[in-house]
Amino acid sequence: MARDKAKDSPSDKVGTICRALRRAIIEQALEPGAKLPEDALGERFGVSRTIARHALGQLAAEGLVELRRNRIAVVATPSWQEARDTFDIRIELERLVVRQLAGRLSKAQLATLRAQVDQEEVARGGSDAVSIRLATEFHILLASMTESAIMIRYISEIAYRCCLTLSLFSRPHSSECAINEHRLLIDALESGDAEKAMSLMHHHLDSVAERALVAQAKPRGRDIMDILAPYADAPVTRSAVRKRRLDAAE
Amino acid sequence: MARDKAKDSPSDKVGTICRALRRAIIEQALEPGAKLPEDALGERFGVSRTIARHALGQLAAEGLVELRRNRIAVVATPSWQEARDTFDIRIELERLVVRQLAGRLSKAQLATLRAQVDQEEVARGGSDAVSIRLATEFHILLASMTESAIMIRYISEIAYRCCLTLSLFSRPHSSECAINEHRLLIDALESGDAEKAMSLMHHHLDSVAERALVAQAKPRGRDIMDILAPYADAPVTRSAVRKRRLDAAE
DNA sequence: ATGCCCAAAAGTGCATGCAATCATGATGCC
DNA sequence: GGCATCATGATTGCATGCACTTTTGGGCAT
Repeated sequence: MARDKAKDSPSDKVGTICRALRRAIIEQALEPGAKLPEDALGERFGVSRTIARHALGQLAAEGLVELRRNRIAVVATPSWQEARDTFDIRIELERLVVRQLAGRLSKAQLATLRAQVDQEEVARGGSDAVSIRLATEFHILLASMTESAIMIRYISEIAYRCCLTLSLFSRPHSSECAINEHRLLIDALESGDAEKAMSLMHHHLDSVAERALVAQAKPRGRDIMDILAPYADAPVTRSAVRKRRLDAAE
Repeated sequence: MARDKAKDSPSDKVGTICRALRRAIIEQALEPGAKLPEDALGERFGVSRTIARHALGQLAAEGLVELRRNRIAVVATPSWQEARDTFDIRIELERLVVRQLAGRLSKAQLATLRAQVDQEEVARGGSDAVSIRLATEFHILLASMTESAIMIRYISEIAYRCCLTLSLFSRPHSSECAINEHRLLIDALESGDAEKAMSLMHHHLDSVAERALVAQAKPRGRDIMDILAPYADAPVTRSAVRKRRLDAAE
C-alpha cells in the first residue's frame, strides 16, 4: 500500500506546507498568479524561510508553482497549450489506470469509490471549491487503487494542474454530468469491462477538457498582459509595461 | 520552444548539481544505494549544504534519490514492482509521443534523430555507460520534439528512472538490437505511419523491459538485506541486523 | 574471543544573518 | 501634467551555526 502521501520526503514540515498549499490551490483559494512570499509562508506555518523555500521548490517541481530568480514565487499559470498537453497525457494515464483496475476491485474498494461520488453529490449545491476538490480526489482515489507509486504521483500532479487550468479557463464549473460519468465508470469497472471503462474515462476527461478549453481562446482574467498581447500593436515604454504588469498582479 | 531544461527553477547552482547527479546516475557512476551526503556534495560543487540539500530535494521529487529523515540520502533503489510500473507508464507515454510526431517531423528533426542513432552506433563498442546515456537521450530527444513541456518532463524522469532499473536488474546491456529498433522507429515516423510507429515503440520498450525485468526475480547485488529477505526465517538480534545493513551499504 | 553498551564523530534539521536583487514611491526634468 | 531617474524598503540567494539524531568504534562484562 506504499506510503500514503508519497511526497513528504524530508521531514514533515515541508510536506505539511506542500499539502496545505496544494489544497489551497485545488480549492481555488490560491488562484493562478497568486504571490507566495517565503516570509509570509514561513510565518503562517511557523517555520523559517528555509523550509518555506524548500516547500516551494517541491511544488515547483510538481509544476504547481512558478519560481523566478529573485522574484516572488507565484502559483503557476499554465498556458492554454500546456493545459491541452496536460489533458492529453492525463487521458492516456487514466485510461491505463482503469484498464488495470477493471474487474479487479474489491467490494470494499467499489464501496469507497461510490462513497466518494455520494459526497460529490452532496456537495453539488455547495461551493465550486468543494465540488472540484471532491471530483479531483475521485480520480486520485482511483489511481491510488493501482498501488503504483509512480502512477499515483503522476495522476495526482496532473489532476492538480488540471484544477489550475480549470480555475483559469473554465467558468461556473458544471459538475452535474461529471458526477454521473463517475458513477457509470464505477459500474464499468465493477463489471470488468476494461474497454468500456477506458472509453468512459476517455470521454469523461475529454468533456471536462472541452468544457474548460474548447471554444474559448480567451484566458479570461488573471494576467492582463496575456489578454492584451493580441492587441499590443503600438510599442510601449518600459515603465508603462511595468506598471500594467503590477496592476494585473494585484 | 519552451525552456531547455525545465528543472533549474531556483538559480542555476541547484540546477547544475541536479544535472551533474542525473548524469552520474544515468552513466551508472552512481549506482542505486550510493550515499549522497550533503557535505560532500556541497564541497564538491563549491556550495553550501543548503544548496546541496535543495538539489537532493529536487532529485527526490523526481524519484532519483531517496531521502530518509536524519539519514544520508541515497540514490534510489526501485523495487522490481516499481520498475514494472514505471515501464508500463513509459510505454503509454512514448506511444503518445510517436503518435503525435508521426508524419510531422521536419527533415532537420529527422536528421537530428538519425545523428543521435549514429552516435549510438559509434559508441557500441565502448562503455555501457555511454551507450545507455545515448539511448536514453534518444528517447528524450524524441519527447522534446513534441514541444510539450510536461511530456518532456515526464519522459525524462521516467527514462532516468529506467536507467536506475537497468543498473539494478539488467546485465551487460545488450544495445545492439535497440539501435536497430531506433532506426526502424525513425523510418516509421518519417513515413507518417502512426500505428506502426506506436507499435514499434511499444515493442521496443517491451523488449528493453523484458531484457531487464523478466526471468530474473533476483535483484542481483546492491542491498544484501533485500536479497536475504526471503531467507530471513530465524529472528536475529538487533546488533546483528545493524551490522549486516552496514556491510551491505558499503 | 564474543557480544553489549556507551561516548565521540559524523550527519542531518532548521533558523538566522548578510549580501544581492528587485519593487515602489518620491524627486526632478521636460 | 507626463515621463524618466533614483533612493528606500521588500524579498530572495546563500552560507553559517547550533541542536538533535544516527553512526561508529572502543571498552567492559561474559
